[in-house]
Amino acid sequence: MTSLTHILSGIVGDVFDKLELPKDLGTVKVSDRPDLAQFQCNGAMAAAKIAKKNPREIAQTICDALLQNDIFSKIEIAGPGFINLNLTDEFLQSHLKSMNTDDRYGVPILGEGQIILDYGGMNVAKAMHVGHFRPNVIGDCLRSLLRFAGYDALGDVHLGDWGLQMGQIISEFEIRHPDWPYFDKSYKGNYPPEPLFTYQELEKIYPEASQACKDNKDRLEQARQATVKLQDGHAGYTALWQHFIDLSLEDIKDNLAPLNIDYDIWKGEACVHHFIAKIAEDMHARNISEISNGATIIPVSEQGDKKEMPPLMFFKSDGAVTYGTTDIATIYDRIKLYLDLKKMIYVVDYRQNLHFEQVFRAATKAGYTTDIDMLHIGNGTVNGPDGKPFKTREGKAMTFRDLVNTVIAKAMARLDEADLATDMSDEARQEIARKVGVAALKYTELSNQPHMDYIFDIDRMTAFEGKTGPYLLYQAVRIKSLLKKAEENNLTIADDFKIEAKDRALALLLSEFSDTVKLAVRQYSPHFLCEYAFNLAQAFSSFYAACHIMSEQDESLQASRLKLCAMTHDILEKILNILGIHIPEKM
RNA sequence: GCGCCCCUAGCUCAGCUGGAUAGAGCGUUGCACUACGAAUGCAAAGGUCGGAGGUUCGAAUCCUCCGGGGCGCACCA
Repeated sequence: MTSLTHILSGIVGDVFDKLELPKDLGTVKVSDRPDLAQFQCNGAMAAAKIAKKNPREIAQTICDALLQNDIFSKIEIAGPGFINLNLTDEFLQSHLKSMNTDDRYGVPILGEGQIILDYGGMNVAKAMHVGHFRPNVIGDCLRSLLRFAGYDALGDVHLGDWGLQMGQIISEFEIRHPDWPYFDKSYKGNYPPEPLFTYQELEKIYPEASQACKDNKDRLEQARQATVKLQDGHAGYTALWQHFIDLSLEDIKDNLAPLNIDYDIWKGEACVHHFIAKIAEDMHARNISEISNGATIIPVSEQGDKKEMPPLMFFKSDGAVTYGTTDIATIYDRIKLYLDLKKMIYVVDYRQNLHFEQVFRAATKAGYTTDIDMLHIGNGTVNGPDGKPFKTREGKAMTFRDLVNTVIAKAMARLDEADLATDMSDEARQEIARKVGVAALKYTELSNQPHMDYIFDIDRMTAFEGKTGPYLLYQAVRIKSLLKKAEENNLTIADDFKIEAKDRALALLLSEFSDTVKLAVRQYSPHFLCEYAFNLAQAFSSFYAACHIMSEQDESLQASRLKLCAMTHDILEKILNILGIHIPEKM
């Protein structure tokens, strides 16, 4: 099962091949000029250069050969040498039929093996904020997309649970609660199974501890020592620290729940701590690392570099680790655990670009990632309608929870405005609002290219009109409703298609599904799927406005149209699922 | 100083290996509901693709320079 463009490229490519021209010049794509043709091939112009002939002449030779094939209803040469192709409806019908027998609607398996996606960037004891939104949504979507493509894609939260900040919080607790058993050297019993503080208290203590360490050198030294003790396995500190992790994970999961975002690997930086000494020793022995100004560094500049490439810091001059150290150790951990690992993809703010370049080079230099693609997808920032970083009305940084809740509340207000879903229970209605809000959020996020900054406009994204998540949900629900009615009236949904002029545009667009998925996978960019889903919804809406379906007298045409509706719905649902958007039964 | 990213319609953004008349949504103007959900559809107006050179039969796309904006450059993650 392949796409129409793939089939056509094969046919046209063979003709180029017979003329002793490169086969890939026969690449066929959907026409840029749908008023002129369904498909086009631009290869004759490039071939003209190679063969030193007139492009229209070459195009004519190719057209003559293609005319032998009866799948074409029309072949024309236009302009300097475009080959315009139209298919017969019979061929289109048979193609749709074969697509329909495939539960992937023609999308081939595009790859296999494991891929680790490292996204989110959450930290222990630090509330999730607006900056966590983009990597979470993009990373989660890429996970679904790559799974659909055939890979075993695993999301790794790679929690920031290590380093000085942990020592800062521990020492702050020790100052405030010296009587707690965690700090009693002679304590022999079990530590409290439940924390003696709430997440809210923890989250509040962190910035206070951090500030105290900035203000006072002795206080900072105290935090350093606590960090060292924690890293050396101090039992009380470890027990206390475990509470930080437990409370933080609970809060993170609670934040992510409304968005249905999940991870497969809930490990933190601390998990790889015990590898660090071994890695350091190995790096030293193989002269990969060196000592500079008292620090251990991995030089990563290469000959031919156009820019200055600072080394990766492995141990600071005080012996402490940095996030580069844990990134390297994490890579080491992953290659030992995941034996079929093909790629590691980091979805992290683009400002980390240099850091990841250093890490990737260091990992390659150490020989860890010779067969593994390392990729940093740098996401841009979310700005408010004024083009500046997104803030609350009071001017504070927006928390993740507020961001999501604000949009869900807006979605509910939209339901009220439109007098929708009023016959439902409050609970059911709240669930619709959540789905609409999440659709609004995710569609906005994913329809932008990851690396671009974008403007967060709640009014626009929650609108039911235009290129929005809610519009897509509306179209999908409308189709669902139509199909339900057809079923109630015992109408037949055919497996065969009957394509007439009014059906053609939708049918052709349905056949582009697999090309779109391929493109999105190849570029790691879900925005192609967003664009396609919108075009599909809109094409359906035009089709729906132009055609009688339930009242169509020609039974085979009616059955075919119902099938087109069903296919549109299914493909829309598949794409929305990849985007992490779920369609309600009704709304 | 070195490097990365961005600049496309009034606004927000697409534009995949260079191709025909540069697209979409919003907004604006007009048209269409006694058909299956009008939360819709149809149509119009709106662009020297930041600027200048270059490569090419052909450039929003590739190269060079310039302008404007954002960001990053070993001991914070």
